Amino acid sequence: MPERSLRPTLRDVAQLAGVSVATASKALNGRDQVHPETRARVLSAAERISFTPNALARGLLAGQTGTVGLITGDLDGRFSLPILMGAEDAFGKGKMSVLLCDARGDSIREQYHLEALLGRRVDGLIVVGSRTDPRPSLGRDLPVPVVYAYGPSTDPEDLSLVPDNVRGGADSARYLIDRGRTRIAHITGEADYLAARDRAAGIEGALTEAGLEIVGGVQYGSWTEQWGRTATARLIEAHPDVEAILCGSDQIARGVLDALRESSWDVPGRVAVMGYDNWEIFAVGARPQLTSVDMNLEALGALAARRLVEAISGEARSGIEQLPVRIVPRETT
Amino acid sequence: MPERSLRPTLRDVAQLAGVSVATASKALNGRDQVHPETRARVLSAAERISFTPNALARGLLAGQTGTVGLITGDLDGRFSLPILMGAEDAFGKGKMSVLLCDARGDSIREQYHLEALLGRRVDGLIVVGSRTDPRPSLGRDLPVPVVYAYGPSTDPEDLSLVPDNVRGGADSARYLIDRGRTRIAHITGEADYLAARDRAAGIEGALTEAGLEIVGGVQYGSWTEQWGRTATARLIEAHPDVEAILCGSDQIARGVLDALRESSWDVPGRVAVMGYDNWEIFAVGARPQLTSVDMNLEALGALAARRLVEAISGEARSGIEQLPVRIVPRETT
DNA sequence: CTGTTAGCGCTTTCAG
DNA sequence: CTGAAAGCGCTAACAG
Repeated sequence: MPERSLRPTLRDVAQLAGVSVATASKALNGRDQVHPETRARVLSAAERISFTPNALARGLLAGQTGTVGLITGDLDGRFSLPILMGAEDAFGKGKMSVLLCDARGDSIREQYHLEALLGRRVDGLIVVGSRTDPRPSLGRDLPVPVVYAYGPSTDPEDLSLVPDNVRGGADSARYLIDRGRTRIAHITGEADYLAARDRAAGIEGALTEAGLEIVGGVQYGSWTEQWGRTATARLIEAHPDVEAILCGSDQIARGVLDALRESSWDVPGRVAVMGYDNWEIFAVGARPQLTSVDMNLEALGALAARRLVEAISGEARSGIEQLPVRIVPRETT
Repeated sequence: MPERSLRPTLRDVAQLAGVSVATASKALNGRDQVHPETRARVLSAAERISFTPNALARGLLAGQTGTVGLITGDLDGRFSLPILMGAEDAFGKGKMSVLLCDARGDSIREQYHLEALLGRRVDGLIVVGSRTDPRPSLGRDLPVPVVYAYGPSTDPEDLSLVPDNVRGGADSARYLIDRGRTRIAHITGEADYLAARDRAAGIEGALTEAGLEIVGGVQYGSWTEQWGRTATARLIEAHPDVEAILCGSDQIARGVLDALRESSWDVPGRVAVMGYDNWEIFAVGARPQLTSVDMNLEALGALAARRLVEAISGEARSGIEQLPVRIVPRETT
């Protein structure tokens, strides 16, 4: 009994069941044209030696590996993770496995990982960006389909999925207007982030539509609590009549709330506050709990997975899909 | 010219270079015994058709796939991610790829993913827990080595890597004592978390050693800002002479700071505060910035990767390795 | 219904 | 130095 390898192979199963490898294969894969009794024998043999089919061998033959590569720019970013989870989840159900790579925002490393993934014959790729600013395409001549999530590709031939931040901004503004606030300010992060500009544009649009304008203008700064505090102190000094503050992120909003409490401004009585990102721990830990805009990133990740599976089976799409965001009301509005 | 498949194979390269597959293989893999000129020809041919060797075929032959599985309990947890990053990074350099699965803390799903990974013939597994409480082993009879990270296995035959929370607690207490604080309180999370109990034990030990005791006793509660606020209000009411508050997490610490500011207690003048986890965004966003204990989770992940590679190459280890944590001083102490 | 045969793409003896 | 041959573990025609 020459134990060629430690792991049992189909041949071992076949031998044990007293059939040929081919029959064993058919039996295990539920092909009809196998005598029930034979199948039972094979199945029990497989069970007995705890046989696990070698997906590699299968993939070699089939030309499909049932794995996809996921290249992310910054794992530690708040955005990659939910997308990753959504994708992992969506794939998981369909028995696809995810090979994960973190390129650390470095295009050399990205290229390197790309090669590794291609070498492992992934059936497709998801590229997750860390910001919504367009990023260079991985290229058109890849042997497998690619879906860009969160950070779109600059190439319109690629398929990209991004949250609709313009509408997110507009919705949040309208949400406040509907609740009777008219003097609305906007404190946000670095202006060189498309996300910041998009949200600001959305807000501006909605306000204009209602015949209003942003109190004090869009205040770009940084995505930090500190900036939220600083900007707020300045804002309430210059515009004591402000009724609502839309923030570019939950972090900023925390700073805003902090500064407001410091100055004993009642939230939401005197001024309403909204965050963005709906980062639970931040939003729920806030006092009062923070109303925020959720970009539905898990859904985005799940959709990316679905789109990729579609693409793998031949349904090509391209362009940028803007995905809806949603407002999560809490106590600050 | 029958294009069997879309992806170029070694045969295509060989054909183009006018050599046999065997020679092409040798040339590409840097085997000696290939004429330099031949090798050059092969290399350029490979380049020309952008040939990527099929890792599956190679793995099938070699019995090693160069992939490892990483099963996590809760991806969204604060702890899995740095570990994942550390591991990914450590593997990345060694050309191993990581297959990621999130079992969502569900053992059925874990089993399912385990089979999928085994089927893909991963060379090893890392299991990342979401808490430091021991968890059931994946089993002893797995065909590949396993390393448990953060959440140790209950089986001492397994190798587990965990942060040394007892020492973390002790170090933080000593850190304060060294700075002249003697009346030290401890507000932490749920008592059913081993992490909470370990840290408390460490603190208690260090204080006892110094002839001190925890002001008001260990205050277990929940891992939330809210609890930090509540507990603090209570604490400073009952023990107005308290000089330092050790917190079970940065989140709790944020609540503590909040409550302290509310009562106009100066930090660190009147009372020092320390967090745990060193969750940057929380710690740095705090006012004043929060001194915290960092569990070095990335290093833990990287070590897990190294240990796994060792185990794959035959160096077996077992038991629980306690990894050092470190204090990150900021403004609250 | 079952077994034989022929590979998937690659590496590795082992003769030339 | 080079190439022919023999598989790694599995599936998919075909014949029996």
